[in-house]
Amino acid sequence: MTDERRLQVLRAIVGDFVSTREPVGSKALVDRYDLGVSSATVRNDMALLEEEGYIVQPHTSAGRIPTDKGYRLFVDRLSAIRPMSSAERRAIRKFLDRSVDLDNVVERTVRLLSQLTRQVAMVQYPSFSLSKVRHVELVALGSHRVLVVLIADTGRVEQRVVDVDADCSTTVLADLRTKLNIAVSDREFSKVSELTADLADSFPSQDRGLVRGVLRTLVDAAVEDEEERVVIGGAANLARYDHDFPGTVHPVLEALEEHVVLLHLLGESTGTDQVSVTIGHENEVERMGKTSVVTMGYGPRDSAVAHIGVVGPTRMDYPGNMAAVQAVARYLGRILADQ
Amino acid sequence: MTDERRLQVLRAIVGDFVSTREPVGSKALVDRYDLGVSSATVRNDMALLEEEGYIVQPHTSAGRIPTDKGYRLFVDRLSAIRPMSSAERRAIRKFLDRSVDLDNVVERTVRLLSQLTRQVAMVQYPSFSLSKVRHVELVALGSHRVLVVLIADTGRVEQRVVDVDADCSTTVLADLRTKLNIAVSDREFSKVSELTADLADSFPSQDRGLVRGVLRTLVDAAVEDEEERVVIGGAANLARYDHDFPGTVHPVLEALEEHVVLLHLLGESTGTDQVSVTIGHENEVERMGKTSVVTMGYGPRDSAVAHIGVVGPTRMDYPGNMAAVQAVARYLGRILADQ
DNA sequence: GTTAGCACTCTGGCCCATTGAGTGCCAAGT
DNA sequence: ACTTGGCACTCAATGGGCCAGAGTGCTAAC
Repeated sequence: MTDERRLQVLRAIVGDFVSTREPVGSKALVDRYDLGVSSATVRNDMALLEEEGYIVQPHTSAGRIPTDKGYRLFVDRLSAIRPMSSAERRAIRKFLDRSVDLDNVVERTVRLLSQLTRQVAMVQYPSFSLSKVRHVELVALGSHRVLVVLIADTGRVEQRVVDVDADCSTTVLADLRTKLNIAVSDREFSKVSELTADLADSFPSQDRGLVRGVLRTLVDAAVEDEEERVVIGGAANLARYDHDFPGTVHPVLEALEEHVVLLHLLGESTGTDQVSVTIGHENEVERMGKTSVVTMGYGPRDSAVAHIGVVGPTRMDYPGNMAAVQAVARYLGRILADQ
Repeated sequence: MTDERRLQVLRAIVGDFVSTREPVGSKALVDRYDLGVSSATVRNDMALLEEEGYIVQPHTSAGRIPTDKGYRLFVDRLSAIRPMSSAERRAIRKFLDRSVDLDNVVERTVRLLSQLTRQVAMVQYPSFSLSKVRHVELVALGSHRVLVVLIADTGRVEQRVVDVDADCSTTVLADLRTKLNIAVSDREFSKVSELTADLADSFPSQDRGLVRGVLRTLVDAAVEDEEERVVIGGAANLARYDHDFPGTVHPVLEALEEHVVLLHLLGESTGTDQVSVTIGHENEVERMGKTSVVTMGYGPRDSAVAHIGVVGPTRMDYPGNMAAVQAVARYLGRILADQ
């Protein structure tokens, strides 16, 4: 059937262009992929595909390259997520299995993902706002300064220094620590605010400044966007494709240094069930209009507590990258569940 | 005097080349800098400078550019560290003054330094091995897992998860915490090992596994190179100068992602009294043979507890970058002293 | 609906001449 | 002993002209 073959042609064009990085013509196509028809026929199909906006010619006497719309169709309908090779599975296991620390896990993950995909990798720490409190620890750093250590059930540990106006005696601090942990342990971070609303009342008035100060950081930790942490790796991979699109590296690298942008990129995906792909101009971040982003949520259960992903040129190996992101996200989730 | 003028010519060549990025000829030199002599004389001087290896011609009919040796002479004898403008001083104050958290300070510093110099900035966290213990906190994460939180007098906080084979009851942990802090508080991290040598003996034998596990991480923290942390920023600045030297970005970016390399670069400098400059091939890291590194130690007192620095092309504004690194390092030291 | 054939359109590479920046050297000047 | 003007020389860069080759669209035949 005609329509079917046109899609096959598009698939072949995408495949060829991704690997050769050069516009692909009708001749090359029938040579490398056996479509069972002649180049003239392919030419007709290509003319139609161009009319519909799936491919374009950089200039008259050149072959075709896929448009963002073409990649979109390819990702949605023409490609299966390529299963990981056993070598890749082994690599993932080896990289991630023997890690205790969450910091460790995240660091290894970002390196693994960037090596697997040869793109820039992003890994977000599990959100406090989506996890539960495991423990809160308080340490006096001086007479007016307290270190608050937050520990989530995801294994994430974050510390913050609080300046308090009141004197913080060790005994008050110990008392607060006990009461606080009774109140919030094993509860959602997002509920901390209501759970501790009347905690200050049980303290003598001169200690309430201290209590409120500590509570505020605790609450802020779950609400503020500031508290989101994300790590990137493999930035060197960006430089590899500067030769194709000179001048694109600078803006992208710049964007990737802004955590807000990263979180925005990662935020577009939602569940833990499916990889999400954003292609070229679909991206809301203007400067990233020529890059694609593959992301996926991860978490110990079905709901995502954070996201991981990779960024690369629109001309990327979608099936491969999608597979890698998916596999790594699932492993990550499993590790989190084991904690 | 003749010799003196030759050096002036070299200074002018460096200055011109750094700002224009183009080989500089005798004509341009007498036009832009008033050396009081004709271009023919300058040509003679340049011939001599080339003979001595301070400058070279990229090709016969081009102007001269400084060699690494030329930059070295420039840095050592021909340039003063340019004082910071008041705007820059203000920027530094504004950036760093209102920070409590060390994480915060480091993050701001790396951003500040990369903006001031328009180069890639590196900031190392204060070494544990060069600072004192302020407090050690222990939190049970489960029956066989303990979170150890190390707090140094520099404000650096680091946490590590320890798997222990023994059961860790809360009471034992509390006991250990007290004894440990009595033993090591206010003492050098490097002395922790000897200070805690016989600590395990005071515990019943079934708890010693736990004690030893905790002690081991504590000791490791001060010894292992792994524990050194370093942050980079402004990597996008690298891409700016790819157009001059295409293909240099990739290896450098790659090197900068390896913390070992970063520490090596930073490690070359020593005291808090003086900026250190490494130029081109002087660099021991092969891949960085075409970049220069400007570093300086910082610390609350005269001795350095860590280093900061910038990396850029050998053709960089040395006086400016040296000034920025020095100014920021001193501010950092002051902030650390205030903690 | 497919295919062979053909005329047409571009880009990229190549050669070549020209231009101009920059040099080295020499002989004359101070 | 240094400085300088002058001059011949070298070589990268620029731009035009030309050719080859890739790739297309169209048409006519199957």
